[in-house]
Amino acid sequence: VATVSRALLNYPQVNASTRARVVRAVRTLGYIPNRAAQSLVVRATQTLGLLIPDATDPMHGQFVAGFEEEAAAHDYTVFVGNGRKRADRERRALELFVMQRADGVTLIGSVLRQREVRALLRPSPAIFVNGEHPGLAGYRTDLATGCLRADDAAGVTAAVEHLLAMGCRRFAYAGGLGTASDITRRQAAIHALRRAAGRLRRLRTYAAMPGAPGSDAELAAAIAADGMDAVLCYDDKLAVSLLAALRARRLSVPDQIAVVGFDDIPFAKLSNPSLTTVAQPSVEMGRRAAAMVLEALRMGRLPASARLPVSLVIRGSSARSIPHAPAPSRARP
Amino acid sequence: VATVSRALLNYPQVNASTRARVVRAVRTLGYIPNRAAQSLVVRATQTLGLLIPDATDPMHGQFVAGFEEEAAAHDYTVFVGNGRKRADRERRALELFVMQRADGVTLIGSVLRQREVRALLRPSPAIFVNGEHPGLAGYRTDLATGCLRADDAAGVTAAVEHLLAMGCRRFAYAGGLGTASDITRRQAAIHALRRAAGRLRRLRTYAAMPGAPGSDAELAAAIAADGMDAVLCYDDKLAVSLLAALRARRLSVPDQIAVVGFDDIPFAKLSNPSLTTVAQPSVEMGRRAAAMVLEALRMGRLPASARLPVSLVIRGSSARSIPHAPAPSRARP
DNA sequence: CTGAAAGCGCTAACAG
DNA sequence: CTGTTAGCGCTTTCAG
Repeated sequence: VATVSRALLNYPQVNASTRARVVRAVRTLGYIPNRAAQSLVVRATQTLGLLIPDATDPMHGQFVAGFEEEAAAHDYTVFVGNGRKRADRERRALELFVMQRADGVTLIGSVLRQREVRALLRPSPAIFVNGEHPGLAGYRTDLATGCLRADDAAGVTAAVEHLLAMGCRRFAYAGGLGTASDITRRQAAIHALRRAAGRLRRLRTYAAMPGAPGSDAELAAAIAADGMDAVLCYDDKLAVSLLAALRARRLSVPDQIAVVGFDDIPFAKLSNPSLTTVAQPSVEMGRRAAAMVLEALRMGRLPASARLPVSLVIRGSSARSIPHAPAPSRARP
Repeated sequence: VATVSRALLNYPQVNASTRARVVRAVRTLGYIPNRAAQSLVVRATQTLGLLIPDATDPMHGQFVAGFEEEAAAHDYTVFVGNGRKRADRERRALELFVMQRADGVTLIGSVLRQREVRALLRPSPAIFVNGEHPGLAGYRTDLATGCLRADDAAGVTAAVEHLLAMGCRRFAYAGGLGTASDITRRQAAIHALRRAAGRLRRLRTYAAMPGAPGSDAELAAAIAADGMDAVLCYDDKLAVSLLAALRARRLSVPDQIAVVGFDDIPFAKLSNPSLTTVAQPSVEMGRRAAAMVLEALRMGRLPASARLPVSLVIRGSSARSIPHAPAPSRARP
């Protein structure tokens, strides 16, 4: 049995002919090693835990795809847990990961406190992607290691500058979930408006309740009633719903009102009008996050936190005939 | 140690005060049992494997959400593997599941042969959801147990009848991946046209290459050139892309051409025009699939195969002013 | 009711 | 190079 183990693990010290016999026997018997037993002795399970807030969201689907790909390439299997943005569900999922002794875990959009999670998971590494605990607003308080972020503020700034260049003057922000990225995006918009155009530019905030029936219609009505001519949406899902609601009110986008989303989900370029948005490299972030856990496992310590660049993708929902200046940097046609 | 085990597993034969002491100690020590060790002795891992073809697809995201929810409710953790519609990747993912000794596995949209999978996974139960092995076309060859299907043919039939009632006469089918559901949907359309309108009605098939750049534009061009007035799409993703491509050609939907999709992904109702489609209860199917594996585990044998009803959701992409008859059953406004 | 002992399937240290 | 032995963390007899 020890020889079989060594042969299968490609230890050099097995005779070639012995190894051949082992391989043959394994094949005819259809033997597949039991990882639970292996893990008991090597103290590693070759599994990674991945906690997502909502499997239904296209952005997370892409993230999962990238993550799973990278993990599988290194022979790791991935557990997924759906946290549904609720602290109790997230904790429960993490506990399951611990019971399974996942070698490392990655949390995307988690609402939990990072220190709490690290303590719970210790000594396994925890990687945070776009952490959403409200205390993280502004992203200054992300831990120094093991955190991955899209640079939301830069994206929003680019979006605001673009909209200003397009001649927009009355800015709305639709969001209000109160999560870190919601707060951060809104703040970034406020700062960008101040910087660009003095204190006169106000940003009016509208609360969106995703999923609530009729809420998009109300949102569109309020924005229209207030005479806004640009709306920055928390994410593409919201932006696309808003597009539909504005259409229902016969408000023309982008002529009467420009709409910008966030994420660049696959559907963004297919909507009508196509959606201007801040693109996050979701698949790439998934791959990168998996790579970070694996690195932590290999090195025995967490890699430094990183902030990934985003890019403004200008499309039909904001592209009116240009009044003064051309659109700013980083845009694809 | 034995007593602790018994206390934690709620064996009746432990003294209440002893149990209390155990619980207290467990809490202060932060002890969490090791499932790998448990599974070694109880020969069950409390894990389920889930193989999906593409984590990026909204329909699969919804399925995963339902599946994970049901599994978590029964204290099972789920492994996901991304098969990318390639037999070799699927086999690799299944092998990982076997190594982890997942108690049961579910395959959605798998291109593998069901018997091969069952053999590979034996004795663990395998549940097939919308199996896509080409030999499954028509769905007559699904195994008698452990298969779950949406009733694609019924959905397509309803769609065709609806389009005929709307006055459409020149039908196109866009698809051609060659998978079971692709073939089945196309065949169902052909039969529905024959039955409804004699042999004169032809269904013209167009090959769509999802993801290939420019392919949607070519598809739209071909359909337009042939003067089609209705197109049944393999799925919503394709339908929504086609909508964008038709728009780019300034073809008006639904006036010049009606478009119908399949799945009812969340964006179907948000597209412009909103998309008429055959709705699959994706989340529910995920829950149901998980319930089927769990039942198989409980009963020791596979539950009977089932076919779930679908419903035609009529929306803007097919709703021209009605020429003769009102739209058929099962529609939402 | 509780402790001691065996053993789940495997890897690693140790002889030979 | 290969077999023997111990032991990973747990559950389940088996005694007491």
